[in-house]
Amino acid sequence: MTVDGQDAAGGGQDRRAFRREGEAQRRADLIGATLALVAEGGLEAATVRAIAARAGVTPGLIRHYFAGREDLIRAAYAQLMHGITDANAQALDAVAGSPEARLAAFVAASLRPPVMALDVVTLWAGFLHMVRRDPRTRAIHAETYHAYRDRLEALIADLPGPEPGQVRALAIAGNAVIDGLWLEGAILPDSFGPDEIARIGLQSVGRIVGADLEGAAIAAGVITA
Amino acid sequence: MTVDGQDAAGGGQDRRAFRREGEAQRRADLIGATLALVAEGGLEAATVRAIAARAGVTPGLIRHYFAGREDLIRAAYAQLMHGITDANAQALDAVAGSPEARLAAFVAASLRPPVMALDVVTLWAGFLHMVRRDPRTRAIHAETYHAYRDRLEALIADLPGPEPGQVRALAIAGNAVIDGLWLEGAILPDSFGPDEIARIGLQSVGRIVGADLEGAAIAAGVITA
DNA sequence: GGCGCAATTGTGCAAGTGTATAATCGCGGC
DNA sequence: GCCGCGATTATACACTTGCACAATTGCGCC
Repeated sequence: MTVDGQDAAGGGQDRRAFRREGEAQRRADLIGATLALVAEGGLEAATVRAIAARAGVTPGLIRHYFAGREDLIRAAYAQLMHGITDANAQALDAVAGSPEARLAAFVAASLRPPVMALDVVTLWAGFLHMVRRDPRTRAIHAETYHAYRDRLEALIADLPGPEPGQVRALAIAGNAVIDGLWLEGAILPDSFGPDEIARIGLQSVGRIVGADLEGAAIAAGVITA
Repeated sequence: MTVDGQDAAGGGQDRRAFRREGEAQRRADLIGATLALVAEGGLEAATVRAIAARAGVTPGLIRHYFAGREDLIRAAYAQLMHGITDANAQALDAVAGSPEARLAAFVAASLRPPVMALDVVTLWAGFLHMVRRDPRTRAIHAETYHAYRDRLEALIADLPGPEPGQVRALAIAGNAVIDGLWLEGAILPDSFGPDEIARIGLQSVGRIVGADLEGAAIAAGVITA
C-alpha cells in the first residue's frame, strides 16, 4: 500500500514530466550545477539534492551517470582545471611575436577575467581539501599545475636574458607572483583599478625575469598605455 | 586521577567523570579542536560532535560557550588570523637594523614554517567561503589582510629606492609574490629545497622594490649564504 | 562537612545526508 | 501505431547533523 501520498482528491499524483537528454548533456548539466554550488557555498553546499535541483533533475539521476557524489565532484574539479589550462593555452597560441610579447600576453590573460574571478578562487579553495585527501584528485591537481608552470618556464626560457640554470627559479617566482595577484585581485576586486593587477603583474614578472613586459604588452596591444 | 573509561559491562551506566575547567580554557580547547578539524578536512569536517570529541567534551557543552556551531567557527577564524598577524608583528619588532634587513626578515618569516605550512593554507581555504558569506567573518578578514599589507608597505616606504607614488603598487606586488610563494611552498613542499622558497622570495621582492634583499638577509643571518 | 550554583553530561528530535532500488514513461526503431 | 529499452522519477532507509533541554555532579564557599 502506498503510504505517503498527498494524492489530492481526484487526479492522483502524476510524476513530473521529463525529457530524455543525451548522456553528454546530462553530465555537463550536473557538473555545471556542482561547480556553481561549490563556488557559492563550498563543498558542503554541493549536496546531491542541491545539485539535482540546480540541474533540473531528481537526485537519483546522479547515481545513473556517476558512481556517487564523490565521483561527480571529482569530475567537476577535472573539468574546472582543464578548462582553465585549455583556455590559457588557447590564448597563448593566438599570440605570435616576440618572446616578450608572448609572455606578456600569457601573464595578462591570467590576471583578468574570466581566470581572475572570485568564483574561480572560491572553487579552487573549495576543492583544496579534496586535493589533499583524494589521490585521484591530487593527480589532477599536479597534472594541471605542472602544465601551467611548464608553459611559463618555456616562455621564460625563450627570453634572451635569463641563463638556463636560473629558468626554473624564475618560473617558480613568476608563477608565484601570478598566483598571488590572482588571489588578491579576485578576492578584493574593488581595491584595484581596471587592469591595475595585470599591469602590476607585467611589471613584477618583468623585473624578475629581466624584461620589459609592460612595454611589450603595450606594443602588442594587450594593455593600453 | 580517575582513568575514566567505560567500566566493564554489568554495572549501571554512570556518566563520565569530568572536571570543571575555566571558561577561558574550555573556549581555547574548543577553538583549537575546530582549527585542527578544519585544517584536516575543511569546514564540513568540523561538526559539533567531532569538535567536542577532539576537545574531550560532549557536544552539548559547545552550546554553553558559543551561540552555536557558526559562532564557534567564527571565533576560530578570528583566533587563527590574529595569531598569524601577531606572530608576524612580533618577528618584525625583534629585528633591528637597516630597512633592507628588516624587510628581508619580514619576507623570510612569511615563507617558512610555521606560517608557510599546509595546515595554515588549508585553514585559510576552508574559511574562504565563510568569509564570502558572513559579514562578520569578512570584517575579520579585511582587518587582518590590511594590517599585513600596511606593514609591508611601511617597510617598503623606508627603503631608499622607491618613489613615494610607487609604494602602493610595490606593496601589492610584493604581497602577491609572498602569497603566491606561500601557497606553492605549502602545498608542494617536496618540490623545493630547504629555504629555496624563502630565497626566491627575497630575490623576487628584491628585484621588484629595487633592493638586494638576499644580500641583506645573508648579512643579517636570516638565511645562510 | 555540606550546600548550592553552574559547568557538564546524556538523551531526544526534526531535518538533512548519500545511496539503493522499484516504478514509470519518453522516445527511437519497427 | 506501438513496443521495448533505458533514462528518469519516486520512495525508502540507515545514518548524521545541529540544537534543545532535563538531569547530573564537580567544586568553591560558608
